[in-house]
Amino acid sequence: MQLVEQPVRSVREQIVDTVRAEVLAGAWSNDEPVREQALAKRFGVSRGPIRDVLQQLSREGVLIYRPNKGVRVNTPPAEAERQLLQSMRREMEIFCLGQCIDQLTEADDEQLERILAELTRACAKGDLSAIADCDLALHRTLVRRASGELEAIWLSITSRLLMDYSRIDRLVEIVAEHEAIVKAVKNRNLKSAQRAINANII
Amino acid sequence: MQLVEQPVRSVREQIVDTVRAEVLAGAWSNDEPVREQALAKRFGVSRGPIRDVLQQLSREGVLIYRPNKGVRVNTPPAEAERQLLQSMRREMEIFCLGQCIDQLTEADDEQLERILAELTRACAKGDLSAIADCDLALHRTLVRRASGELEAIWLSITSRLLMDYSRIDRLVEIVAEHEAIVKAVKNRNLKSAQRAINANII
DNA sequence: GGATTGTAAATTGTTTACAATCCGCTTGAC
DNA sequence: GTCAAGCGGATTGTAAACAATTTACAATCC
Repeated sequence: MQLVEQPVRSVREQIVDTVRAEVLAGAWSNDEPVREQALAKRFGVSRGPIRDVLQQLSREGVLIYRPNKGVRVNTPPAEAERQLLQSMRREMEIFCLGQCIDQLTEADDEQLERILAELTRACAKGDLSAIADCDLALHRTLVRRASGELEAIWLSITSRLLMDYSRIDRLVEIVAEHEAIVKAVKNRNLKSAQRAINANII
Repeated sequence: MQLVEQPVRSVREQIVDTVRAEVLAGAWSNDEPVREQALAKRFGVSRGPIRDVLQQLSREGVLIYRPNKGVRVNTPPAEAERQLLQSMRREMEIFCLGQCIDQLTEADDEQLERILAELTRACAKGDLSAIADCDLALHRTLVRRASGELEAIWLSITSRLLMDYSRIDRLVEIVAEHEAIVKAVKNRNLKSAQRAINANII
């Protein structure tokens, strides 16, 4: 399913999103290094594009890069840093909601509903990778509508915050919280949507 | 002069810093695209590393990338975005000062003094590229001391804010403001340093 | 004349080949 | 037995060749 809609989605971006979702879901160990060749073989491309993917994910904070030694899965931020990032994420999403809510189309609403449906299904199945992907995709859609420029910054903040996504144990709440967000957004109720976002970012 | 100290400074990072400083100083037009081969020739490397550099600067917001069409110099953020980024930058630098000020060494002080001296010289000569480089390097040093993780995020925020650095007309104030920062930091006076940072970020 | 299609040059995207570096292991001296 | 030097495989870093796409311009059609 295409969670982050985009006319032309380059191969690299697809791989980036796939790998990120898997890492956030805790599918990868952070003890053993990520091998370029293994990924290249898996995705059916050569090492070049894979290196681009690993570089991008390193800048996002999902992976960590050390010269001549490749990349590993990064560790979640320390508590103080986490609070700072949390605060910045809130500030960004509140801002982006205000920017985009009045110019959203019905197509956007449908997109959000699709992601929400997929999220619900993933939660029912307990598919952590899909849950992480959907959670990120829903917020990301709103941020992107506000500003493509801010999207990259937002991703590098939020990815780090979700580094210990695999520890989540409140599957039911996740669905409810995102339902509240989508509902408020569809009603174009800014205040209500911002409250819902605030409640979701914890 | 080595403004951003680092034991092993890869070729790519050097090129990144050089290109960024030039773009921020307004040395590059934003109408004509940046050609990979021209840069490769200039820095004496092949297109591979150059592509990495352009990708990184695109994620920082200095350049803007469009599939199959290469990169161009990005435009400064709109006013609303600018204010958001400004606020986030403040929040980060204030936080980072608090984190790092008690663990700074004399070597760090000397590093700051070196950058300050270079900044003074650059301002006297009106060398915009060097001024941009020094301004960024001074703040960056403090951020890096607090957290290498936060450095990448901070860069992608601050680079965008400095996109119209070439318009600065207050060369004298720039020196004075940074002198105040360095002085307060050397005295390990957190409150005073945070005030100085706040006054500098406008 | 204006619009459209075809073609060639330029540029980006990808692959492949090669050089440099790292890591585990053996080997040998002490 | 312990430790260091060095060898060999594996992995990353770089360069160069190849494929795909875009762009500009010329030829053709209406």
